Formats: sequence, C-alpha cells, structure tokens
Amino acid sequence: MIELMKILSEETRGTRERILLSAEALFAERGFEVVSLREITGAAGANVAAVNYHFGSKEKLIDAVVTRHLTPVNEERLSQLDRLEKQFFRTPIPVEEILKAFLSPVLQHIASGEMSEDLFKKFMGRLIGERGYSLPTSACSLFAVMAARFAAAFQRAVPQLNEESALWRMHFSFGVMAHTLTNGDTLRQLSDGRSGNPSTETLLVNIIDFCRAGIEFEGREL
Amino acid sequence: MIELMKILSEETRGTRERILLSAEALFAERGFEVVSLREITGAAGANVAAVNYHFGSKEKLIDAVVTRHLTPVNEERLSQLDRLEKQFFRTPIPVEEILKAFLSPVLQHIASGEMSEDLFKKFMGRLIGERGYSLPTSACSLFAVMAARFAAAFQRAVPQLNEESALWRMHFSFGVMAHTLTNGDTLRQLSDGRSGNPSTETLLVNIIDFCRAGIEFEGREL
DNA sequence: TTCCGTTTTAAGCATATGATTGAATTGATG
DNA sequence: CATCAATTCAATCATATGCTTAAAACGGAA
Repeated sequence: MIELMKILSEETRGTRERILLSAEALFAERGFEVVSLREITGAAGANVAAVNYHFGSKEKLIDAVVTRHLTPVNEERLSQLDRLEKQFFRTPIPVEEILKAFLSPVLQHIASGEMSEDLFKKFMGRLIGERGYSLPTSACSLFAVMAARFAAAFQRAVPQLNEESALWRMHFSFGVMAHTLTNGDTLRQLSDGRSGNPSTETLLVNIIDFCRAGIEFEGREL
Repeated sequence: MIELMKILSEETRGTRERILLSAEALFAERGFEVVSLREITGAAGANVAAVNYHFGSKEKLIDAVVTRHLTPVNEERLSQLDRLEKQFFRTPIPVEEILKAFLSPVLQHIASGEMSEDLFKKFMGRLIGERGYSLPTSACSLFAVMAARFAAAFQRAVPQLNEESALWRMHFSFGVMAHTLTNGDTLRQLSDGRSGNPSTETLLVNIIDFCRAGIEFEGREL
C-alpha cells in the first residue's frame, strides 16, 4: 500500500488514472464486491462523483480495471497457444508448454511494471478463481473464451485421458493457480515464514511442475 | 435453493435453527461478507432482530455457522491423522493417506445429511480458500491449527523434498480442493456439460490422485 | 385464569452505499 | 482578458446495512 501511495502521489497522473490504480490495488487485495467507491476515491484522492463521471458506474469501473489487465494477458496467452499449435502440428503439445503459455504472460505483465508484483499476482488469481457473482459478465466471458481454447489444447495434450478427466485436471490446475496467486502470503503466515520467500518466477515454475505431474499421471480416471 | 425451502418449511425447526440453515446456504453460495442479515432472515422467515437475539451479531452468526460444521470435520481429520501417525510409526505416511485424512471427513459429513451435498461442498471449499478478511478469526485459527498438523505430516511424508517445497505443494493441494469444491459447477458451464457429472466421491478421488502426483514427483524444487 | 420468562415483532437508529445534481473550478483558446 | 468546454466538488438522494429498543405475542406453571 506504501507502493501505491508513491505512485498516486505523482502529480502527473490524472484523476481517471489514479482511480484505476487505487481500484486495482483494493480489488486485488480484498475482492471486487466488497470494496466501496468511497474507499477507492479516498485512496485516489478524488471525489466520489469522479467514478461516475469517468466510468459511469461501479460495475463499469470494475469492467475497465479487469479488461485493461486481462485483455493483454489473455491475448498473449492465446498467441502463445497459437504458436504452440503450429509448432506441434497434429502432435500433442507437451502439457508443460500449455501451462507455460497460460502462466508466463502473467510474468511478462509483471515485468512491464504496470502494477506492483504482489498486487498483480493477487489480481490475476482472482480473475482465475472468482466466477459468477463478483465479476462482471464481460470479464467472465473474456476468460471463458480463452479457457475453452486451453481446454481443447489440454485434451489433445493427454490423448490417453477421456474428455472428462482432461477437463477436470485443467480445472484442478486453475485452482492451484488461483489459490496460490491470491493467497500466497497466507502460507507464509501459516508456516511462520518456513515457506521461504520464493520469487514469482520460481513459484510459477513450481506450480507448473505440480500441475504437469497431476495432469500427466496415469491412473484412475473419472 | 428448493431443497432449502423444503427443510425450512418444516414447522418443527425453531427460529434459531432456521436462521442457521439459511445462513449456511447463502454463505456457501455467495460468501460470508456479501450476504446481509436481511437476506438471511428473509429466507428463514424470521425477523431481522432474531439474529442479534439468538447470536448477538453477524460475526457471531458466521462463527456459529462455521464452527458447527468445521469443528466435527476438523476433529475427524485430526483423528484420522493421529491414527495414521500411529500406524506408520517413524516411517513416512503415504501422501495419499494424508490427503484422504483431509478430504474423507468431508464425505462423511455429507453422508450425515446435515446440509445438501452441493452446498456443503461449496461451504467446505470456502473454509479452505477464504482466509483473512471474510472469515472470523476464530474460524481462521481453527483451520490454521489443523493445517499446521497436516503441514508437519506432509513434510515427513516427502523426506526427499526440502521444507519449503513440501509446504508449497501442500498449499497447491489446498488450492485444488478449495477451487474444485467451491467452483465445481463453473466447469460444467464452461465446458457445456462435457465435464460430466461425477459423484462427489469420484471427484475427491481424482483430486487426491492429482495432488498425490503433484506432491510426489521428483524434479525442480524451490 | 393469572403470571412470568422466553421469543418475536415493528419501528427506528446511525451509518454506509451507489448514484445524481448543479454549482464551482480549471485551463486552454480566442 | 473573456470564453467555454472539461473537470471537480460539496451536497443530496434513495436505499441498504448492522444493530437496538420497547412493545407485543407466546407458552408453560401456579
């Protein structure tokens, strides 16, 4: 939150931008539904009415915040998947590569420095895990379209599995990502710091390894 | 929700019990923070003041709802873990057995029929995944104590891994469980029903297999 | 029936929420 | 400087929230 203050104090940013930054941070930390406009505008040093002037409503603000980060990440995901599908023409794409195509765009976006690393992880985690009520429908369908493409890729990647099992193992993987990205610091508290302080890159590599093992193992199916 | 109506319409249940049932259902479906007392009492056919009369406050109601289901499940988890630790005295407990000790009490509680199966899954998923803000501290520490025991068990179960990796892989597993239990029906929507309709038992077996593979594989560590 | 503790109820409290208004303020252009 | 559109602001609206209160309704014991 100190990080946020530093960014917001730069007078160069307009009200619209400051609201977006505050909203991102608060949404990432506590979720979309529970954060009020007054908290957002308070943190942004703006008037409450500014949200409705610049965005129209709270829902449209959420939409703007989500779209602005999810769109580029999603496009990069799909572009990497396209590349893989061309590269592995008619042969199964390695599971690890698909998982990388899903997660590495998050790393790239972090590197671009648009949001603090910690906040962006939590934000992206929510976009994977929070469906239905709290997210605007536009954001949901944005994710759904992308997820459908990945579902197809996963199924081709594990031809020994039936359709159901492949889908569920993808779902399991999304759970790992959502929970780890959003609640990563929970483990630190819970383990009294014995979980160390791995870099995001290290963490994502370990998530990928975990999911790859879970997806590829052969055993009981659904 | 039709299920709920049936239960609530039975005149045998007192106001306190009807409030508990409504609250459980709404919390499971939409989370603790966003459900209002008026929604709860409305669904229960009770007066708003009844919550404060019977429970004291919204927080204490959440506490009552959480405790009443988490306590027995947690105790069963710990008792199964105790049994395993005696059975595998000074030898590593198989990872699959630890995962079973964590998840099978959920199945048992479902079998007891205290809550509809669908709702109870979502409820237990939230108790694994939602930490911090939305949950009362008592529920958090209840979970934390249990998780600490399981963390120790997981570490002994995979002596080839360093402490950090073991903890993170446990955390990954919790993510799978939380997401699948709470958002299981999301996959059905997202996949147009191609994910089938597995029984809870089948689903939990597959979660266990997935996590076991993810925890046991040997490769890059943190 | 009367009595009395338990429970339920309607009404209200203080505060919070998303949204709107119309008046100020700003800042660039003529 | 004056003009004018874009922006910001305080004030306000209708509604929702958690909680409290005091009166009413209930139900068993005397």
